[in-house]
Amino acid sequence: MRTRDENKESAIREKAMQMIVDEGFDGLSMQKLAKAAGVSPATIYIYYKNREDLLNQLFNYVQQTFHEVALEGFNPNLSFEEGLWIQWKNRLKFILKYPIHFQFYEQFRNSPCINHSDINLAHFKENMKLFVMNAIKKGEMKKMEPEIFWSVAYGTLYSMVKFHLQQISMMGNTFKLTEPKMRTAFDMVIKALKP
Amino acid sequence: MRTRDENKESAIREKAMQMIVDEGFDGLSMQKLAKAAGVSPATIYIYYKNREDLLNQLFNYVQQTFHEVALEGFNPNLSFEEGLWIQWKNRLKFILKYPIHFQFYEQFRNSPCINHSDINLAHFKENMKLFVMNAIKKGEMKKMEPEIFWSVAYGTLYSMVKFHLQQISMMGNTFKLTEPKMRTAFDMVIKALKP
DNA sequence: AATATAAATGAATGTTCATTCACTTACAAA
DNA sequence: TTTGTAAGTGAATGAACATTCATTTATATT
Repeated sequence: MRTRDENKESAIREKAMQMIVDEGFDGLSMQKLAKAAGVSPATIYIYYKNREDLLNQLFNYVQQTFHEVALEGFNPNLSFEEGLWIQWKNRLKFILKYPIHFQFYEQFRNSPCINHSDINLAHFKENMKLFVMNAIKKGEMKKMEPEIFWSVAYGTLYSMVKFHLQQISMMGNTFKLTEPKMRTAFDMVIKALKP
Repeated sequence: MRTRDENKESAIREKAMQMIVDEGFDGLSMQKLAKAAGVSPATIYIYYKNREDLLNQLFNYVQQTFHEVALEGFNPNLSFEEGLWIQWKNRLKFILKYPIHFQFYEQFRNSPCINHSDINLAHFKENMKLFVMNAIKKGEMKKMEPEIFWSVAYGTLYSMVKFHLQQISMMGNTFKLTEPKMRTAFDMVIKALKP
């Protein structure tokens, strides 16, 4: 039997995300995608059941790799400050390396009618739960609801990333997110979360 | 001459936002919108040049009202803590009153090919600039880049709002954003921003 | 070398899309 | 009451859409 062409699979995946980031969800048509990926429209349907399945699989793919990268070098017994900082750095690394993937991911998260599958995140969530519980027990962090923790700990980071990627400026000159700037914001976040 | 039917105009506006929030940008078709608004497709083109113009006008409309509400009872000479708290409360009030508008706005902001018109925000930005400058001068806030300030001050709030609206739960039980919870997070943010 | 099989194709299908246009309707001004 | 004009219409148009299918192609196994 004929073998699958891995290049075709990744071409479809990458071009699809590129198109969505460039033109939005309504900018992605199967025929334009096929042309961009150098493939017949029918070939896409070998890899994906239909358009919706394509989008969901892309989302799951990015979600999985993003959270894997976020946990590199991390374990829940690290000190609160060190553990959180590793995650900030890991996330930034991924975002700068795969800005298209991340922007697709964010656009997807802010859209409706979405299969918000959390299966892939079980391991990640388990780690975070332990990490936060430890931090509270050790007195490194105030006790609070997980959504509030998440919003303080990561809302700030994501907002800065959005400024960086979307080149939206607050006062005129564009904002470039560097590690020192990350550190400035991170120190504020740590201060906020301390008991 | 015949007079404009204000009801038609607002029906088109509200149904359009509803459809986008429910089904995403690709879920909005002019014919479906016309039917939902109880109007002929051609009527939409009296109010809006085309589909793109419709989306842009909706965005500008929401952006304008949102920022107007944000500034209610606010002036840049208020103390840093009081001024920021008023804005947090105003924003929450708007979001809870017009969740569809806000979700449309957020979906739009995270999508590309967008006319990010900032004209309406001149007054808002001027106010915020003064407010932040005063706060730094008075020693109520650390000196920092505006994007970092923005991310710490509002990134947290927006993240909590997203948990509330999208009913995405961190640990299983859904998160309901109330004023006491807002206050908890707000106090942390103020602590983070203090010199 | 022959064969079986899944990959890959391009053209075709029926549907839905944004937009237009010839026409009718309501109303303010005369 | 007549009239000018902008609001509002439903049907029509051609383009673009997602998906399918009969067919061809490449390769691993025999």
